[in-house]
Amino acid sequence: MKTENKRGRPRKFDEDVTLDRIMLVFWQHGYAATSLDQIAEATGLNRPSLYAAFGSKKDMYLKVISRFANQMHAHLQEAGQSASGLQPRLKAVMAAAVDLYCGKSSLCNAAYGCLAISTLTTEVADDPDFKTMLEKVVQRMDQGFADLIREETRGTVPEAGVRFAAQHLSLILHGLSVRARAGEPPSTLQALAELAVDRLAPKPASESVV
Amino acid sequence: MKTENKRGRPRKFDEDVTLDRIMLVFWQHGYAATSLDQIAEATGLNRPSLYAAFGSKKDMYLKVISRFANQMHAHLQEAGQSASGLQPRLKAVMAAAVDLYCGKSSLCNAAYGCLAISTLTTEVADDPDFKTMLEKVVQRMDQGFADLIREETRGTVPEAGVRFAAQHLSLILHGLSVRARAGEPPSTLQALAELAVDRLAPKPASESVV
DNA sequence: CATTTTATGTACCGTATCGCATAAAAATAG
DNA sequence: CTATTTTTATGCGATACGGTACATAAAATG
Repeated sequence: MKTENKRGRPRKFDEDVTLDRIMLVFWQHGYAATSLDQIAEATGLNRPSLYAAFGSKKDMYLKVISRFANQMHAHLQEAGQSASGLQPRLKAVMAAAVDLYCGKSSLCNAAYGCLAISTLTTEVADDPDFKTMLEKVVQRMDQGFADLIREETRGTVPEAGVRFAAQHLSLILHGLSVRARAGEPPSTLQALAELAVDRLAPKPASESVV
Repeated sequence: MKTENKRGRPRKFDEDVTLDRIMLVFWQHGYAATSLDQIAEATGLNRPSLYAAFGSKKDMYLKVISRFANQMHAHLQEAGQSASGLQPRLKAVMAAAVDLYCGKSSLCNAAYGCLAISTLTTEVADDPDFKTMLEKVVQRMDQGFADLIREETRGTVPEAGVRFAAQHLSLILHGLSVRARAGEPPSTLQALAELAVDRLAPKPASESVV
């Protein structure tokens, strides 16, 4: 059933590969500073082909953000299942995120931070669709952390506390994304991420950093 | 010595007021999505006047960012001196920042987050001048926190610990800026800010949130 | 009053933008 | 082979962009 034998002229490009290339362009330049010509050049397609396949520039951007959110989610979830125990799992997730933000992932090899935080944040004040998308992305990050915490604490923590802690961790990730794009070395970011997890759920609840 | 009696035709506008208006335009739309026509309309000036007074669009933006950083710094420093003790002072600073991010300040009445974090972050991957500026802004935030902590702990904490804690608090602010622009209610952000300070320097080092 | 200096306002230049209209190319259906 | 369907390619058109010449206007100096 692979050969569906569709009628017309077959496509010369793979939709997913192309979307990944478009993603990189937006990731680097942001939405407003990216032109369709840049996308055309990066993908090897012409504007009409792009338009036919993915719609307008805005459509492309939203598709790419959505795709990124899915890949990110899968990536972090996988990292979170590579360890056991609340803090180790959280640390694994944070470490994977920092790696991604610093360009150490299959998605991107430059320290551009999180695609959504780095580029979508700027646009939300002008376009409600973008604002809705950013809200969704943030909520999804919150939810991911909340699910993990809930799973590991098994009802020993009130729901409000779980969500609050999740928001806090998600907040840390946003900050790490910003600092990654600002050029902070990965080692510093990893240390900050680790500190955040330690401070959120202090094991011995002992020595203060300050 | 106030009347310097300069030669030519006097200006019809106040430079500082105009810069504040330009700031608002960039704050809302970001750098790339802002046109000189928008700035001209917001300030009531024509492009030639703008160009003569502030230089190119990029010059204007950098001037505005610099100005914002100064005002922000003064604003937070003032807040930090309204209380005494490490944690109360830190909380006062964080609360003032959140207010500003949420549009509760004289600078801006919309929840646009931090001007630098919200708009400059996007641009840094394309322009080294912008990247340098963002680094400076971040470092200045770090330094502000470090100074405060150093002052309050008076040598009881190693310098590395001070700087690390400062980076952590600065990181929290970046995250709060992102979430403010994403539409998170101020009450949530204030609670998250307070949690961050509590967790950084736990007084009784007691109950964990999760 | 004439000159000099600075600021303003109109109008313009070359370029780049997005989106589309139109036509060529490729593959299947009958 | 002819007709049909779908994708690719060229290029147009209207608009918007950043930046600037040039002429005008206003104030201070001599």
